[in-house]
Amino acid sequence: MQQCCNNIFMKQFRNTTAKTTILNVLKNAEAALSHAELLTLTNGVCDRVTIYRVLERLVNEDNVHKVVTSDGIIKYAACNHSAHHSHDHVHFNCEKCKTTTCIEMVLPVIQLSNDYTVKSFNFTVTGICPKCN
Amino acid sequence: MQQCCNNIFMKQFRNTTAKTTILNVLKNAEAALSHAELLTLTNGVCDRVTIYRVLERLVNEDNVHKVVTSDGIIKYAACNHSAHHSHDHVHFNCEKCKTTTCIEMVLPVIQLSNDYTVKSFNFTVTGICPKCN
DNA sequence: ATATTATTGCAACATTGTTGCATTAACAAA
DNA sequence: TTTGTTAATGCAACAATGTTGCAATAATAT
Ligand SMILES: [Zn+2]
Ligand SMILES: [Zn+2]
Ligand SMILES: [Zn+2]
Ligand SMILES: [Zn+2]
Repeated sequence: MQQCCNNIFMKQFRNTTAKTTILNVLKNAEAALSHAELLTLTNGVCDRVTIYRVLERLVNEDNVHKVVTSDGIIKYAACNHSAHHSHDHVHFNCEKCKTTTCIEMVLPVIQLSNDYTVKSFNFTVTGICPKCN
Repeated sequence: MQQCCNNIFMKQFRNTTAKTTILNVLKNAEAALSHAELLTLTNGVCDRVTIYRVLERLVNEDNVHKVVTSDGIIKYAACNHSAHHSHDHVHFNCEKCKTTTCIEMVLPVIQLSNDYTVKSFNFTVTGICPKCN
């Protein structure tokens, strides 16, 4: 049992076809994808419920991060684990093409009074993206 | 028919008990409220569907604004139409008491490249609020 | 090859949001 | 006050989204 354990409950993760397919779809995607979009893009590789559960695991394993758009739609994007990676980055939501994309280079500046403890944030900017402009 | 018209389609709004009740509940609330919370707090004054429709009208009439939490839960807050009011302000989401509150005095600074057209944003910070700290 | 157990599929359910339509009630005008 | 117009409501029916329990399956360590 001498192996790397990447979760605090000591539960061993497994690489299943559902998981690798979903992660590959997310990695190849231009934008963040919703559960509904993943359901069609994975082309029946697994059940609807499995997608929910795989996404939860991928988020816990830090391979995918969750984005909530200004409309309240939940989307998922593969993490870019190059330099300066953080889940807390800005996301842009295009009104025209309806895509949600990561903007990792822009760091929002916010100054709250120090009786607030800030742990994370969700910052989604809505407008027209460069492609649609 | 000489009266004020506050919507672009020239449709006359009416002050119904459902609408005034919901707006009052929101005005008296400490935090933003979800549809489910409003359903219980209005105490059966109207149907579940009516709440959806009234909220839509209140948002269009600029009396209420919509907030999407980091969990994707949609909440509504009465607008504070005092000085410097803007719907685009930061919202704080407390992990402990689960409340979502407006933070109108803090203006987030963000610098996107100018091929983006920014129209609005949804900025929700998650952590522990002053009361729970 | 085998044992362990994480993962899956399926069914059933819960929650959230939408639509059509007949009825009701708010409000302007008489 | 009464009346006519139509915005607003209630209800039923539906669609979409998310959750849970459990038996069957399959990934991995040994
Ligand atoms: Zn676009
Ligand atoms: Zn991102
Ligand atoms: Zn709190
Ligand atoms: Zn607010």
